[in-house]
Amino acid sequence: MALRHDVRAIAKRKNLYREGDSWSEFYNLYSGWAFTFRMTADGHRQIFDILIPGDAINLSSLRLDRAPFTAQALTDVIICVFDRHMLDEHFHNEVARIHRLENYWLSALSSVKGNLMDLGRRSSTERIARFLLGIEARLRERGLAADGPFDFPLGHTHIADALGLTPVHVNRVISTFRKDGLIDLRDHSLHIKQPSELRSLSI
Amino acid sequence: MALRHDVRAIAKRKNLYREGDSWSEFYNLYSGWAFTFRMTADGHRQIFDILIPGDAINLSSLRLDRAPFTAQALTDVIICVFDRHMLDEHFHNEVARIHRLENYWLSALSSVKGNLMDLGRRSSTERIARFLLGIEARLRERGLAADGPFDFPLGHTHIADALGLTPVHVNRVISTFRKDGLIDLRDHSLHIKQPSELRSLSI
DNA sequence: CGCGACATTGAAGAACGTCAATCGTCGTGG
DNA sequence: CCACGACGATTGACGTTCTTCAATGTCGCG
Repeated sequence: MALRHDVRAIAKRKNLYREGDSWSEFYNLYSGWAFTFRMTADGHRQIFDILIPGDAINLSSLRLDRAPFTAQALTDVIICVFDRHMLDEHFHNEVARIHRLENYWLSALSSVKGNLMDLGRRSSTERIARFLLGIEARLRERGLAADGPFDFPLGHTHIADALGLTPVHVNRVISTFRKDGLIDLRDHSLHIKQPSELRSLSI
Repeated sequence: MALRHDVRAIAKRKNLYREGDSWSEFYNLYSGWAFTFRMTADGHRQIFDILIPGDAINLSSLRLDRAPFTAQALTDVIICVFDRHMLDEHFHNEVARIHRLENYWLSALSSVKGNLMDLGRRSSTERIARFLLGIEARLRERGLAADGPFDFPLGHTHIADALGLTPVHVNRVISTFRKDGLIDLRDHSLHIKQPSELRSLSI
């Protein structure tokens, strides 16, 4: 692309942007190394990307108004700065269609990154709680679940394999959930009886 | 989309497609549940997606000729089957540009899914070996590394946070790598002295 | 009835985390 | 130029989480 852009230098250990920042620029890493990450509530950092020269730093900026994670320079860094609206104009034709597709990819990507966060930095209890709540939320969005029990065809082994655990351990955790009256998971039906308590377990 | 399509029924526990299968169809899940997964060499399954009605089953088919993972029905399932070339024709305008973007998103997504596989189903030794080799490969692609030492500005803490480990444990693993003569990681420089041995550790 | 798939439970062990102390390096201010 | 302080690497001792192995129970289905 022969697009007009500025260059900018950022010092080692400085943030390029922070999670939640609003941004209107797209960055490409020209020299140096950087990485992206998010923090869990209990202070663990999960890194998502190690960025090396040539990498797009914030692809998400093409579609999002706020940064979904923080980017920090590992070394002194030089970045190329593009105005994201200028990029839009450059892709002037069929913009709407491209945007729809990009949104699709973006949501898929951030969902997987969420899973990565779970596997890297959350306990088995947290992972399972979040998993169950996540499934319920997606079903609700589509009108496939309301308050009360809903269809849940996953076995312990499936949950284990989605979360990097063993079926045996999934069983133990779910047993405690059941004993504490948080959920009712039987046959192939799940009832989240105390959503707020379960949510508080999921951090 | 008012696109012509067939419908197809698949029985519970059957595979919709297998990793490595060549495909020319795009599927959308009409009813029932399914999931996608891959197996590690030592027989662990890692699930990537839990699919519910309305979900795209194999977005990757829009750009890939072979399935990057397996999809299996959790319940009896009905899917809508689209010819992927027909979809291409439908997106006839600006196809080339859209494809370029899609390829970008796709590679980002599969890289994150690879990380997910590592975190869910590989030991710390395997994760770290794969991480180092992966970085080296990306640098090579861009001519930023050849045989011999190369620049490596990541600290133990960064590696830990990328892999869901603690810096202390990363240190111990890397110490054994060093003692075994596999790598030389000092200052901010990495030399993979025995790539094949390291690769064999990474499964 | 018998079989296969999965849930459940117990006991034992391995992998990895936590806490804490020491050491070396580097940048910074005096 | 030197002293100081911050930061990361390293190592040890110990604890916890999760896995592994194994046995038993339960349910649906041919």
